[in-house]
Amino acid sequence: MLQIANLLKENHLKVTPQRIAIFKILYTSTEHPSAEQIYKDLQPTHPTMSLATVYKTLDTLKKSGLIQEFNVGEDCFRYDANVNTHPHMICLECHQVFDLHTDKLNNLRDYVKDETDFNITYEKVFFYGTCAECNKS
Amino acid sequence: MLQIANLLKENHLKVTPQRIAIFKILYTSTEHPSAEQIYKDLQPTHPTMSLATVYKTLDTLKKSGLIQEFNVGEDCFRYDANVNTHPHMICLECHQVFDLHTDKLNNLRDYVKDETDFNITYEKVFFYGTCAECNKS
DNA sequence: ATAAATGCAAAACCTTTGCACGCCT
DNA sequence: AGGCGTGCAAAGGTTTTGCATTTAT
Repeated sequence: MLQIANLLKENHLKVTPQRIAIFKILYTSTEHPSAEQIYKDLQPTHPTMSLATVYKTLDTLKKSGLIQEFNVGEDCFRYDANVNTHPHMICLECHQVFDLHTDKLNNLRDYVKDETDFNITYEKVFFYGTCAECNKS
Repeated sequence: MLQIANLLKENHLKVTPQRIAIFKILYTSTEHPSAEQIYKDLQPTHPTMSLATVYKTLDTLKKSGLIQEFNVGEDCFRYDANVNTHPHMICLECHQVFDLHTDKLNNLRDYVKDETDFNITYEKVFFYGTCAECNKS
């Protein structure tokens, strides 16, 4: 909790209960929730928080580089407090999104450096398929 | 034109002027247009076509595997008639989306095969940065 | 002839915006 | 006092849906 407060301060953001709660959800979960999901998750503990605040806070955190936003083909965006470059794996059956912790895809941009005149800043990689749990059935 | 008609027939889709026009836009352009953009592009030649038809047609073509859909972080989806796996490059300044034709990133899933219990079907790769044109200025 | 595609309007949905209020310094 | 964050409601934008009509096979 204190750590999150410090993280916000370091990024020149005001420390509010809402911001701490939203970041904590993203930091402690592995679900890459949407704004709506975050809102629902916080209903029990923060019943007065509005959905607009969730959106505004996500935007603020994103602009400070504390979280990343992406869309895997759904009608909404998902958010991740892990801003290190790492692939996401999307299960086409249960629609869960998983992180892939690997160093096998580091420096991906180096592979294509000679084939483009783009100045690459960062990349996003998504693997689609079926997860272990869904493969069982 | 005839080729597109055959392509539709081969996929058990009815051949309509709207479908041909929409697929042709995607097939001949490199812009990865959104539904709205396709609609506007077709206004001069197909003034009676509705935006709903564009959306329905894109959904049909997508389900038949003739086009692919993706979201690079905007508030809408973009479409591509090139369904081969290939990276997309997004310019953070002019917001254009380019194809990268390379074979350097083939078999990307093989790199991570041993690090996941996912059954990978396909992948999407996005490089973000600045394009050659925007780098000049 | 039949089934499907189109066009229009309305609805649904996610996200943003405007504004008043409250909080903290 | 002042600036910023929050909450509410309304608006904005994209996408989907229902239904009558038209079209393709």
